[in-house]
Amino acid sequence: MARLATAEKEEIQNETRTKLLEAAATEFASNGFTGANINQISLAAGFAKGTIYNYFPSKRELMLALIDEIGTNHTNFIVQRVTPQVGAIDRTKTFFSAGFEFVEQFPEQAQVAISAVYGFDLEFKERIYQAYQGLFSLLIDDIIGLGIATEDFRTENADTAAALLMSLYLGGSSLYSPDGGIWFDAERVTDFVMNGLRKSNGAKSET
Amino acid sequence: MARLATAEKEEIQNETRTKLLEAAATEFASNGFTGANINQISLAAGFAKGTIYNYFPSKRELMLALIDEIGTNHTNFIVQRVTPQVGAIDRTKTFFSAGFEFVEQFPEQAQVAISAVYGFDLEFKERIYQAYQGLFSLLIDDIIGLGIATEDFRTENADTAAALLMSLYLGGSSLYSPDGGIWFDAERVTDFVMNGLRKSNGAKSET
Amino acid sequence: MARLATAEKEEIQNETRTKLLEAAATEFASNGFTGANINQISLAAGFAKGTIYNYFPSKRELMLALIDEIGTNHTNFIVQRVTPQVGAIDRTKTFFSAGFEFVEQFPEQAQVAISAVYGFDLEFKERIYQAYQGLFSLLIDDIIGLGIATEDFRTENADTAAALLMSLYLGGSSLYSPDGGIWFDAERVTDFVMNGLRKSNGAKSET
Amino acid sequence: MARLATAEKEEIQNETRTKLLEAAATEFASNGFTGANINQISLAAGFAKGTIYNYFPSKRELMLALIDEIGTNHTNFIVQRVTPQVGAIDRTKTFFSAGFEFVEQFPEQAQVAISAVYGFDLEFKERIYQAYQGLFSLLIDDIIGLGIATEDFRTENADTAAALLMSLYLGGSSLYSPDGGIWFDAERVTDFVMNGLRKSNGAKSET
DNA sequence: GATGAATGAGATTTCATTCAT
DNA sequence: CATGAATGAAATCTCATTCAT
Repeated sequence: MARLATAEKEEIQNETRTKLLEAAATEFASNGFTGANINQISLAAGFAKGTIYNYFPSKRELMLALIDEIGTNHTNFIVQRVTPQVGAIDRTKTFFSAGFEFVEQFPEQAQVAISAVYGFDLEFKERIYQAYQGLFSLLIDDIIGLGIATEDFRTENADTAAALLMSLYLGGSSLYSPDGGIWFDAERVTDFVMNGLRKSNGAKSET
Repeated sequence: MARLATAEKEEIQNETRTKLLEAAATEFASNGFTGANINQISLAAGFAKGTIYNYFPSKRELMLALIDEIGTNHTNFIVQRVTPQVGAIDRTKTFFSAGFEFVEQFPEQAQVAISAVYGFDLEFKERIYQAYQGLFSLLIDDIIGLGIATEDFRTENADTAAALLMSLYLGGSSLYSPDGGIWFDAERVTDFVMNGLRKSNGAKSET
Repeated sequence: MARLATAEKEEIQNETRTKLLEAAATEFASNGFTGANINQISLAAGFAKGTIYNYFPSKRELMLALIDEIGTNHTNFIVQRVTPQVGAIDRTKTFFSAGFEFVEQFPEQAQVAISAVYGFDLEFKERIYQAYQGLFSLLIDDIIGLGIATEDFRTENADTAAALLMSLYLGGSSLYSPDGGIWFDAERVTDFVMNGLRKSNGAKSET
Repeated sequence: MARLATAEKEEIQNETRTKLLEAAATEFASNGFTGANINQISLAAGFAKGTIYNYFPSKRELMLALIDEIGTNHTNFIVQRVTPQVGAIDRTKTFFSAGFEFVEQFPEQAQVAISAVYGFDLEFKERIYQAYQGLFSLLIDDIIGLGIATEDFRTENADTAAALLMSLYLGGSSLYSPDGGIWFDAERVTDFVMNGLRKSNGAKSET
């Protein structure tokens, strides 16, 4: 009796937790952390207002849990699409296309992540960087490092290059709006990343 | 006494307004818009709690005024340093070096601007884009447009290129911390912007 | 199975009830009635949150049951030690020494009782007075009444004298701390009770 | 203009503070610290609910301020009546009569003080002991010490004797009810304090 | 024009209690 | 009989805003 009930209960708990995190993403994306109403999150998830406190000890801890969740989702989403690609250039392109796809599919998660990266709250900033560790590894090792190894890329400080790519990705993502779609496309960004702006190369561009 | 004092009075008012805006920048940079304490702003500026309402009708209007102020400051600061440069490439480099210098000199204004650009509040976002109109014009017309005209730059959609440069600038700025200084340097970013990552061009970099 | 197990079941229930009351004493002693956490009591007793409601209909009823329990314990503890003594004076001394011993052995019960006596909640006050009925009887009949009968004690209103002794007892008990032990000792208090402060014994009494 | 307005404002502030403390005494006396409703205190004092936070940073700080206030009032009330008396015996009697008078005039303050002395909250306990410092000095030096010096009192440890008297005073006070008046009278308590219970005056003490 | 006491809506958080399993 | 997820009333505390001086 005890064993089966336990498993079932755990599943219920997980479902509830997931619903709460989804509602939290919506609320934090619309109103920011301070402006979010935590009772509203519980209600939007289909529970009474107190329920959220059975799962998260405070509004701040909820936000941190959500950041972890988003970091994991976001990283997995992109890694799964990038790693099957073989060359550094295709991987770069896929990094942007998969990234923008994530933004289109989960705009609220993206907004929360971007706010955390560029916002004033240092704890959130630190946490999202941690949660994006896997994404930075992907960029540094499996994209830029690979490109340097295969001599597709000029020698570059891989960390700096990763930060630049991340800036372009998040900058592009922040221009997304549910109505107007995304502003940049992955091709164009990849072209820019590969070739820069300079013309006089004798050689030329792209994709 | 009354008549003559008008000019003096206006000057005092302007000073007060400026002090309030400076204190507001500090407070909004530390705590965000919703988290900022408006009484604290008035006190930090050296006035009593109520004074701020003699100058701004509401917290939100204060924020909007601050965004305008920052947009103007920021734009002027960069434009004044970029326009004396003659070529597109030097202008690009100066855009980044002047931009990062602004961040170092006025980190609070930069933080407020970045939060507005990447935050969830659509009114603030719209307002900061308006306030940066001059900066976008500089990028589109006087840097990228010029570069295309002089054939230093490959043909490119100037709007998109401007957005990419702006993303790199703000991304780099957001990594600034008063302690550790700025993370990117203007040279490296400019190199990336000019030449991208691709090696196989026969041609190469600079700086 | 059902029929025979009844006695066993009752015993288990009694054990559970006892554990809950012990945990309640600890919690109420530390945090007072309003500040006590009823879930915490159940957990501290080794049960889940809800269990306490299988034994007590509400937090208040739990407190009242605890007061009854403490009153009974406390009274029995002292009565059992006092009544074997033969004279009023030795009984008085034993009243204090046994009383202070109870406080040392069951400091949490003592704290709950003292809070009930001196606190603002009239229902608790009434209930603890009821629960101490036996203790008052002991004082009035078997100590003070006896002393008057044997002419060891001056004629006195026995009720008032009982209240005075009880005040001294509880006052002394409230100064107890687990670290520092008890502040008064029974000897000294008994001496005071017997002889008062006045030196000149040629003269006597009062007003 | 500034000077006069300042004085006036201070006076208003003091009045408000006093009203709030009075309302707090009533509320804390009726419901205890944890049970008290701080909004209700502000409303009962004739202000909006937020006003109390302009004067006291938290519910706990309000309680501590009230304890200080009561300690001062209580001590002054009794000291002013006791010190004009010349002998130790009259001073003792006056200690109790003045003390009971205070309880009759300010029953709520008395209840708060008693709850603090006998309650579970160690911070309140410590604070009320501090606030009663003057009362203990009065007892130890000006009543008991004096009595020992004038040989009215048997040699006694003055601290212990003071604690005993205080216990009798507070024990008696706790029996007060607005309806039924006080239970002990000062005469009777003083008689007990002077002469104890023992009849046989030829003999004395023990152990 | 500056002040700061007062306001009260609103937010987070706690927790006694219920009840389906 | 024990469990613990869910509930929602209620409490503390914050703070943007008003306004009389």
